[in-house]
Amino acid sequence: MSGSQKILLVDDEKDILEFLSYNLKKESFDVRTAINGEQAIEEAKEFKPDLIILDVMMPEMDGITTCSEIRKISDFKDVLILFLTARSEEYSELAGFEAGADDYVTKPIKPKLLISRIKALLKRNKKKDSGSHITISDIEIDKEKHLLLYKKQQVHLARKEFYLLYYLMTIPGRVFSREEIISEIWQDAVVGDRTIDVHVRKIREKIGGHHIKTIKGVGYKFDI
Amino acid sequence: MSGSQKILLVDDEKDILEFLSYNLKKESFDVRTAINGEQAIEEAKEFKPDLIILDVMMPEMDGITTCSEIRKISDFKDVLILFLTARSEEYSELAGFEAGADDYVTKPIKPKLLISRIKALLKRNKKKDSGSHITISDIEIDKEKHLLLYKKQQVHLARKEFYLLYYLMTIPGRVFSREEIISEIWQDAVVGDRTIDVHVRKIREKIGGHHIKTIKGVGYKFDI
DNA sequence: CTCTATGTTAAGGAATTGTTAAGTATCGCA
DNA sequence: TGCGATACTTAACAATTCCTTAACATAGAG
Repeated sequence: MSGSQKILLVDDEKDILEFLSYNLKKESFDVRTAINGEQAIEEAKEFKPDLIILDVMMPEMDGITTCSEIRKISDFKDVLILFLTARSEEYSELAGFEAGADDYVTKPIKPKLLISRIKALLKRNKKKDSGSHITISDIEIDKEKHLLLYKKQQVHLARKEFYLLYYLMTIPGRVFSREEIISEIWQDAVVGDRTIDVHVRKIREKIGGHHIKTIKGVGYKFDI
Repeated sequence: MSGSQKILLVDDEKDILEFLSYNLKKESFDVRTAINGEQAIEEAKEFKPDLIILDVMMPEMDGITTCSEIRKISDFKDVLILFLTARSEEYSELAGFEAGADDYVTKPIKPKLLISRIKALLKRNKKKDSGSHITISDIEIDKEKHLLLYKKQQVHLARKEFYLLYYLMTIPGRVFSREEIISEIWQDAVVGDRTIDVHVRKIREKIGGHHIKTIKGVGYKFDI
């Protein structure tokens, strides 16, 4: 068995802390909690978690500030950070990622979804070893820098396009179903049937048509 | 494909039952309804639904209690349960998940959203198989990558062909009856007698005739 | 030999995806 | 805060691929 992964849970609402804590422990994670940003930083220093789950909306120090503070500590340059956000919050998703978040999940929280995200994050992180940088044949993509090089040339992708391509590239060759893609890129939003196609088309336009393959009736995959 | 997944709809308001029933049937789900918790449990025992949609707010036995009761029945340990909640009832979210809900949707209900949630739930639940890579003599098949190699050459199979071959390869040498094949690949859909043969023919065309053997009067099997 | 299960073929309809353009939403900047 | 620009989504339609059927052929058991 893999030594249980450590998760630090930060939220100002005790109910949520308890609820999530319960669910995460059930999945045999090693969980600790904090009820504000300062406590979170203290706890992190001692606990050295693999993943920190931060509520964006917190009194005093909000999640984004806390995230930035944590990233300043050299020990935590590479710790995974996941945000919890209310959908209504006029919070810019981008601000979160700029502060160094690795993922986010919207409230109200569905435990199963959260856990699957967490597992995906931890797994991805282990594999990549501190690099959000993937290079495959003539494509080079860097999530942190939000940068894509195609044949050594910098190419601009819009945000959704970028995340979509990045997601497919996390496991090259594997087919991702439309549903998987939607739940990764759009979370719970309901989007029309042709939306993915349009984004795929735009990506293909920019990096050549052969990299993203359509498996009719199944999904899309990234291929060399 | 999604032929007739069974859904049991439970709400004390007849209007809502009718409205949802109509929308779900339009998506070709097999729908039954109940107007209270007790009836729901009775109906569930007989109907054996794949998914139960429960209104949280109901007179007498509320949704959460009903959910707990259902979970106590061993047949329904794994049935999917989705809650309908009014937005004001914030408490129900946590209590609901603790009672064993798999998801919930807030009222007022948008049919499109509800249906996409339902489909996601049903699909996620079906996905359990993991060992997706099989190699036998000159055939290599990878379900995740939706990839078939025949003599090291990539060969394209359409979806049904692929699933059919994959299914036969899960237990090489074992004979699968036509009924088994149909219920695996076509679920509840009704297809003509020659449909399987046509797919088998196409597979044989692509990977050589000797791999899939016909056992007359019994079925097909994959052989080395 | 006969009868039944299976093989073969091609065609049309079904289902899925691609493409385009236009309408909204959102963002960055002044 | 407002404006121009960019990004995102949708809808309508086209293109493509897939699936099924029907009609007929063939093989093999008895």
